[in-house]
Amino acid sequence: MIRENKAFLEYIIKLKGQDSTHTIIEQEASKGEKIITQRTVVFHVSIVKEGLAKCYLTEDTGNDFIQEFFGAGEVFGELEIFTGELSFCTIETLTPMTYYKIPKKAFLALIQNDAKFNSLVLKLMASKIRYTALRHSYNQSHSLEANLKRVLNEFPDLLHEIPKNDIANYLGITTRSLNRVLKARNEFLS
Amino acid sequence: MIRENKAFLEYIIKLKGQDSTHTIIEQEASKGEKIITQRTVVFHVSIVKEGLAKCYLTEDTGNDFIQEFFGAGEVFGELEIFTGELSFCTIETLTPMTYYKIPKKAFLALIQNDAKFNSLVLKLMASKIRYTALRHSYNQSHSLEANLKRVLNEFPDLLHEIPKNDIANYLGITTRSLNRVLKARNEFLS
DNA sequence: TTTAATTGAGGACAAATGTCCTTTATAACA
DNA sequence: TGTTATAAAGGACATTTGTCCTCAATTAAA
Repeated sequence: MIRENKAFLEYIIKLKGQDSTHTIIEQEASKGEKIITQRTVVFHVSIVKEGLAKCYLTEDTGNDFIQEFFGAGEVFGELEIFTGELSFCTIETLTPMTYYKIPKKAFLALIQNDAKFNSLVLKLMASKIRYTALRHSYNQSHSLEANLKRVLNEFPDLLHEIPKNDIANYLGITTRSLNRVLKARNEFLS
Repeated sequence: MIRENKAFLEYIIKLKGQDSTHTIIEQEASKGEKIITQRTVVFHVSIVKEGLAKCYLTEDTGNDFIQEFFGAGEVFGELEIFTGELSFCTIETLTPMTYYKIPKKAFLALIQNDAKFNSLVLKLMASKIRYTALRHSYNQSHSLEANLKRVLNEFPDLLHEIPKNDIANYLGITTRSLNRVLKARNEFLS
């Protein structure tokens, strides 16, 4: 749901402190800005410093499917550097955001020369795979109600932080269905 | 669907050739054997040499959700080495299988000391993330019929290679629904 | 303020999918 | 060769979810 990676963020800040050649750039984005666009070339790896973004794929049907929400420390653009393919998703901010950018070359140099950095990247990717697998498995074999309960349990404030349409697109349902479940839930709680 | 990684398999075979201390072990499994069990400690990274396995999660509902099918060159057990957590899925063979096993320590040593190996692992994980994201996005925003058409297009022989129940569990549906769509499809084709 | 644009709620009906069961086919085994 | 498992096929009905609308509430713009 809202993914964070404080350990990685700290490491990047430390690197930036030592970085005399200024390869790590701090950047700002306003709300609603697309930092990466689906099916385009990716030149940088980015790390969220502050703010919230959605990572989503737009299908030929016109539907958006939200992969994850990215908070502090989350990394994007790294996959494309490794696979050499175009971006498979769009990164769009939900709030104003500051983030760090590392050019492809510098990122690959860090992978080669900084064992700690390399290990953090391996770990972060492993954890993306694990998290996604658990999520989709759960979602497939549980009811909408259970899925919603699960995310609201982990993020009680979600409905205030993220537009309903985005929550629905994350769960792979329509807003109509989301509203139906929310209503049933409220009636039950009262 | 059926994932393969020939480049990695070749590299492992090359390593095994040079491996005087015999840390890379070749192993056999019969059909239906569980090589890794969900929620247990993982001691080795494994690479499929020959055969087919399913990678699945069992939910508290009793449902199995199939993450992927693994063919030649596919790697499993690596995520748990990096995250330090228990296995989140079960690996069970669908055919007799031969595979290579690398102990955790030796695997981490390769990551540290063999840049080419490290780069192959980064690439393989990036590609798992990408593939899974594309798959779930597609599946969420298309009809069952379209989803089935997509996999049958990529793997025309699928219905003969893999039991229907497994295909259904991969698509996140019941066999009843799968049969319904297959029937409609056959009627249309004839 | 008024007007337009965006977001949220929900009714009514249609379509997709699941549940439960029964029957047949096929493979494995004593 | 008969007997028991296991996989496949599909009927009937219930439930879930989507589609298409309409309307209200909120926010942004004129």
